Amino acid sequence: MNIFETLRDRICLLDYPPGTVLREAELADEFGVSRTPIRAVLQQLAHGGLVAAKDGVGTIVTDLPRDEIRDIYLMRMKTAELIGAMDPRPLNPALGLAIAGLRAQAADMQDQFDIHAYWRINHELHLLIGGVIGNTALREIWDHFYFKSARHWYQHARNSAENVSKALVAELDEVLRAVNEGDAMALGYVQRNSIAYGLARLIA
Amino acid sequence: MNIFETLRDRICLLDYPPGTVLREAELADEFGVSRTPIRAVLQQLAHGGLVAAKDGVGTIVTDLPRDEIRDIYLMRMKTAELIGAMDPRPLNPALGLAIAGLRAQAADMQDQFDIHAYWRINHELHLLIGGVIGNTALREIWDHFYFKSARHWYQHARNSAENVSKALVAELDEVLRAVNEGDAMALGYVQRNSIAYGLARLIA
DNA sequence: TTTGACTGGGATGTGTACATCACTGGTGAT
DNA sequence: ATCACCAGTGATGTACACATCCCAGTCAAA
Repeated sequence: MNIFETLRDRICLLDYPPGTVLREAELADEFGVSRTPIRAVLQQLAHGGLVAAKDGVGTIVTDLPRDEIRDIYLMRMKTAELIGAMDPRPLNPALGLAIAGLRAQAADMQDQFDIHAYWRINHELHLLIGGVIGNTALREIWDHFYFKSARHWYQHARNSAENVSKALVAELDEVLRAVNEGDAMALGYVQRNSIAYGLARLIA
Repeated sequence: MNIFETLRDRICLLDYPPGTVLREAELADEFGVSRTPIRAVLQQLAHGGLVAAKDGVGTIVTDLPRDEIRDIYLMRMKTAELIGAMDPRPLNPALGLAIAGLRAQAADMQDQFDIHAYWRINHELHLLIGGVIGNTALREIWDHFYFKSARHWYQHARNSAENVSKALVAELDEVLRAVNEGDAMALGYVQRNSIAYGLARLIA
């Protein structure tokens, strides 16, 4: 995993909570490179809205206002609704097997909740669904807003582990159903609903 | 206008046609800075999909495949359809005046077509409509795909100046109507249609 | 006591030299 | 004549020194 993905995941996993000041020199030491490539990575993260550079201060992990988070969730819902409508790629059996594998892992996790495993399963699911999206522009924003909003449902997951664990299994069951039916439209709406449920928790 | 906007507009205006190799040292000389800030700008442009850096070769203006352009157009249409549905900001009289001003400029341009004026009017219109979008996430992708696809309808505009000139006046009339009615939903659909017409020209 | 300016430390922003990579042109062998 | 290889040239990628900018802490004056 490269430096960009490492830092991105640390932010999404709240290893760097909002407000954290990332110092280029420290990161450069940690990864054994100079400040220059670190700066490039931080600029990428800034484009993704995860950090903001402040001259003379540091590069600070953003704390999105609630209104903006809500906007992102609403946008992700609309994006999900488009998955099945905009030239989705055919749902093949291999995808079903992969989803079933994730479902098994999620079920195992219900006994003992592992926050990092939870993250990884969600991440794999996101990638698999991204592979279904046929429209490149749609996939682009699907990724973009996923990472931009990931921190917030993750924060919620830490607070109520059992609920989200059950919800994940349920979601994967629905996803599996849609995939086995070969119904990309249904797959999109399943995602839309999961996002909507997350938004409801967020507003509450 | 800063360096980023300058280079972005040069790419959109086809001063740098696809395939053009941008050399950091040359740009650094032109703008009187070192390579470092130029690199930052080029990375921003790369994130926007307008250029791609190739080690040992140069930073090359991208030439998007037709399929991807089509994907972007379809996505922009869906985006436009959402403008009126996702908490649009109220359409005030000042907006109507601004649109009317653009309409007058577009009408004047019909006698003698000025490609740069055409660009500027479209740009202003885009900014004004962006101001109507209430959802920050929606506005973000509205901007993103606008600049990513700008080159292609601009290329078309250079080839058939009179048609696009008339079409622009007609579009501004429809926009003005929607604004005067205070109907943001209509405004979004007017935009959607303009994009759809552009896509039809593109495929033809 | 409070408020104001000032100064010092440390951060990002910038400039520049060097490392590494890719294409091109020439040269040699086949 | 043609193809393979190799060195040269010039590009981006990286490292590092310096410039500029914030903020915190201090000290003095009201």
